[in-house]
Amino acid sequence: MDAKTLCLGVLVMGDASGYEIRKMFEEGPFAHFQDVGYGSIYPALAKLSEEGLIAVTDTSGEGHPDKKVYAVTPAGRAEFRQSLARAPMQDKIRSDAAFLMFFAEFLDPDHLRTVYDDYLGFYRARVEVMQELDPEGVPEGRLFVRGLGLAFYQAVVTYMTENRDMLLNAGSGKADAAE
Amino acid sequence: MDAKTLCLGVLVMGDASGYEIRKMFEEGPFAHFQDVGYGSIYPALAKLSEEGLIAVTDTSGEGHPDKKVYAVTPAGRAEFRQSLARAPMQDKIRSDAAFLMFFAEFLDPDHLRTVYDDYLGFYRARVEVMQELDPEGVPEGRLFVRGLGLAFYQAVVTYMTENRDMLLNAGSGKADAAE
DNA sequence: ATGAAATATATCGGCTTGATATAGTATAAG
DNA sequence: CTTATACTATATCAAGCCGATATATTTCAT
Repeated sequence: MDAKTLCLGVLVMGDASGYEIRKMFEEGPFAHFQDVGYGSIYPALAKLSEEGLIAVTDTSGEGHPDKKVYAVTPAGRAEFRQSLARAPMQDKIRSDAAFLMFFAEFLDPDHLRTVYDDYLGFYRARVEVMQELDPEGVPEGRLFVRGLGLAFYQAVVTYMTENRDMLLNAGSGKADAAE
Repeated sequence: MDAKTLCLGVLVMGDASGYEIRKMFEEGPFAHFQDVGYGSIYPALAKLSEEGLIAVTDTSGEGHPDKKVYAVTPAGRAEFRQSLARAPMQDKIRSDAAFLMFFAEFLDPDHLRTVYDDYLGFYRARVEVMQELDPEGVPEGRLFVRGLGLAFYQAVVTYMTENRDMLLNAGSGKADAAE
């Protein structure tokens, strides 16, 4: 999914600035399955403006820092719909922690335990945060995706907890012997 | 994790060519949690060679297309170990399918059902493939990571199956009414 | 013998990533 | 009241990655 479509996705839910769009991916509803930074957002908003898919309202000098609020146009709405239809859909998972644990024999046991603890702690925290969310008035598609994310996090926590010893016993430094 | 470290990771398990490294991420043991393409692999191998971290053996004219087999040097092994220690570890999940399903109201019901079926089918297939793997002689770190991947895939399949109606009922096209 | 599929290396434009620069505003502490 | 800290906000840039493409040989089934 390219930055333009991600921005449109936020804007069809309501007007927003570049900064506000970023927050949606940093801590908001998209944080669990998409990401996009300022380096992509601002150029994307510029292009979308050029193409007439969004409209800008510059709200400078109104008691806050210069702020540009973007609103999606009817053409933008149509384009968003078409982008969704065009989209491929293979998930991309990039887990450096999994790569590390794969090479458990290469790590010293202390480091391995730290990696394990941090990783598990991170996912435990995610589960807790997501469980507190109030589903009041949230459309079903969004509820479904939230539940999917939660199911994923819970599966990781459960597996990590049940198989702690399998991983930590692997870090006995046998890899040094090679060659 | 940068391309250089990923290449080193493959090479510490055994000598390989660029093409063979790619296959490890396309269908091999890393396919479930990392990815790297030719556009990153060949430049990475060139740099690693320059730095003396890997050694090349050109095996042209031996009954197969030109082939360069790379082997990690002791310096490369040390560098790999240090890269692992340096690595951050926040997982990055990029799911276009989840983004689509989040906007279920914007999709027409047929398309939504297709997305659902494809997505579920894909993960079901993954589960089946992974369950067939033989754990004979595989180090514990790798077993652990394989189990983690399997747990994740199974959680997705279970959740998707149990909550099918929640998603598909959402595609009633109410989004058209807006504005 | 023909064509399709697999093996193999390499490059390139476009895009993303992560860091950095800049600057105004809010707020709590001293 | 002034200082420091955090937050809001836009923007850019180098480095690196991604996906597509070009090229060529070998293997294998038809």
